Amino acid sequence: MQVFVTVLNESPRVDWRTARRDAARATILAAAWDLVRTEGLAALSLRELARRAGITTPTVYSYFDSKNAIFDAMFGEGARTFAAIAVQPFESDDPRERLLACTKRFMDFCISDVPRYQLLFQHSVPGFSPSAESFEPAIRALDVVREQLALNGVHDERHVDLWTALTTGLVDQQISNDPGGERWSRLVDGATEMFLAHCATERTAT
Amino acid sequence: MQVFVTVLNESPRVDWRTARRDAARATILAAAWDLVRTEGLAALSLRELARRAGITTPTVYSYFDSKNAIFDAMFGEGARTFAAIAVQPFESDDPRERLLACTKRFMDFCISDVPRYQLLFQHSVPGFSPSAESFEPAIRALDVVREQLALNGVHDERHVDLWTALTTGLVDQQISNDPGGERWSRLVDGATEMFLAHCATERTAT
DNA sequence: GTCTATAGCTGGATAGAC
DNA sequence: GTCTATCCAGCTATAGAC
Repeated sequence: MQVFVTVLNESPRVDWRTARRDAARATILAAAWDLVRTEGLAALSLRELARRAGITTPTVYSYFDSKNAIFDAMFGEGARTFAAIAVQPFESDDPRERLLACTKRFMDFCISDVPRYQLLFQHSVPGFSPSAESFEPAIRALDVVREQLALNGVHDERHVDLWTALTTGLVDQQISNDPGGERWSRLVDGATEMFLAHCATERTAT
Repeated sequence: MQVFVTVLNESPRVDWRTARRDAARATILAAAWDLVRTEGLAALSLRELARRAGITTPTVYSYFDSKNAIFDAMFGEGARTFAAIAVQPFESDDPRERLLACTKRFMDFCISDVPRYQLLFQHSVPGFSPSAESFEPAIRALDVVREQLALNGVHDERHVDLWTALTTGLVDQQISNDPGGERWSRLVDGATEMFLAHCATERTAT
């Protein structure tokens, strides 16, 4: 019994603390997301962040070492969300349908949260680079795209690059020139058809 | 004779002044471009700008009303340069070759000066929107692209949108992920082929 | 851990002498 | 027109009481 008591007295207490710490960090991060979504990525200041989180600036520093540490944590959150969305199972077994579904997920992910997109995929914050830990989930998610491309017979690195340019181009135009609409996002079906047909002809040509 | 004297005494004096003013403005703008090219668009501060131009901050204000007025003048310069490049005559008479040349000009223009690209085509400066006068040349230049697309049988607005997404996507990936290289810019030939083939099939289909 | 208070800096913009 | 000097606002980050 004594063994259990020690375990219950020490190990859980550490868990409580870390849990409370993580909860506080999560609260701050939620306020940060709320702030950048309404005011833009560049408008994230520690004063305003603290104000919205109901604390003061020095308190923020007891949970994050610096402003860039906050950006890094946000980057990590976004990347994990992206990875979670990417690895969800697909409804169809058709490779083409799966690539399309995968791409639509990516575009929805980007368009539905522009500051998150800017943080993750545009190098939009001066002086900030994500840590390797925060970056890792994003790589996993992009591997899903490569996998779907491969299942459609797309292996050439140049074609993969062309694909990333095409999809990010659609996202960028949508966000920049028709925010809230679907002028470019609706073109994804035609774009995918165009792309796969192109890859097919280049395969038969060689 | 008296008539000539008055003309020579007044009209040229006004020209001198405006010429000197324009020259001073041009000097400041040159320093501004130099600054943003080395330090980035966000790093343009009036202090550093004045230091590089060899003047002081208040002097800048005697030539520009505000910092955004400087951005607007830079935008106008960039847009006029873009228009001048776009309207240059093409070597070939083949519509496809001309579209390709037109696109390569656009991509070179963007890639060769990233801050200028960010100022003109990404809405990258918080709180700044170009004036109508500064914006007008950019519209003319983009009309050249539409014209070349039309000569290749591309009239559908959706296809034009797809084209802008494709080309800006290539530019963006090139700038963001392979600065100084040509990993994406070299894909422009294949991308054009892909795009025109797609438009052709959709025309025959209807 | 949380606060008050503030350091230390940089930014845009202006007043007023010359 | 150009300068010196300065205002005022914003920022990140920290010192030190509690």
